[in-house]
Amino acid sequence: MKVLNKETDYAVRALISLGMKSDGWVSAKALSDEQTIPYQFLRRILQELIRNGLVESKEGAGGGVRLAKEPGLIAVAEVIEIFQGKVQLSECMFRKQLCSNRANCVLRHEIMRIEKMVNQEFSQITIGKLIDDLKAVEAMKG
Amino acid sequence: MKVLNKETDYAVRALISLGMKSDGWVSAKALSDEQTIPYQFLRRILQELIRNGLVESKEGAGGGVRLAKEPGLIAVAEVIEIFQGKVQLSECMFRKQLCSNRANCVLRHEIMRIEKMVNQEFSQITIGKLIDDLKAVEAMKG
DNA sequence: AATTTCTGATACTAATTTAGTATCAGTTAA
DNA sequence: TTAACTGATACTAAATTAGTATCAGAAATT
Ligand code: FES
Ligand code: FES
Repeated sequence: MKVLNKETDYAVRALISLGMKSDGWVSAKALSDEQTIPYQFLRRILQELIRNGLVESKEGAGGGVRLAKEPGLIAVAEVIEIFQGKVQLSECMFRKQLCSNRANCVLRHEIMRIEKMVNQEFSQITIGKLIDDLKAVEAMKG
Repeated sequence: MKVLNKETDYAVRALISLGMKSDGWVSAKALSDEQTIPYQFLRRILQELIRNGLVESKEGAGGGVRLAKEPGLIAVAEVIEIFQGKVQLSECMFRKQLCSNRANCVLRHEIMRIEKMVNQEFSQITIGKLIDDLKAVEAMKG
């Protein structure tokens, strides 16, 4: 049971990398090389991040992308939602014969509670936090 | 982002149905009809549940399956693990260039915390609990 | 004994999703 | 005017998930 798919994974990595460079525009090519993410795949991911306002871009030579917000304001939960949608169970587990009615189903509520917890946790993990943690680890390593 | 796949979903439904019948053996055919789960698919799922000791079976005419444990002792977490494996992120998010070393990575720990939380929650939801909730809802409906 | 109703084991196909590729048009800087 | 870039979008390949099929053997029924 994999929580993050490749798009989310690559997106987070790209965002971290961008967050660590405060200077100017970074081309998709450069990012792709640095993070060893397939170029065309990364392009599509970046375009999606741009559409969702996490990243901004500049066209033409010397152009590229950069974060559109402070790293501390970009939550991993947002990224997950962009590429994988909201967390949900499969279909209603007790449809047909067993399931009474969705609206006031106790089970469903219980499970949505878990969903909320997970989302809340992932909302607290921001790109900024990840960068800080990363730097801390690197410092420790010497 | 779907949490449960069809196997887990069907498995849980089958377990609930079995848990609600305390009498004798239920054939895969009967279960399949009752829950509208594709017969062959359900067979495979039941076999897996049997291998994992959640269900026991009796061969031959008049045979079938039944729960091997009290419904209250079967956690949804177990079922998830059987059919979808342990909850995990994709690969290490910061391998190669960014990731220093897995062993003492702060981020990884944080994320494993979430994983544990989810598992813990799903461990508390047992088939027995689901049956109780279901019955409560049905009673309310009148 | 023969037949029917069941599970055990396992191989297979189809559908869907995820991952990755390719292409062309347009923009900016040099 | 050319090279280095993004925007948009269509496409293919690989992997996973969902579902099907088959055959052997066990117990109850006749
Ligand atoms: S599972 Fe369907 S409403 Fe509860
Ligand atoms: S993400 Fe790789 S060890 Fe932290």
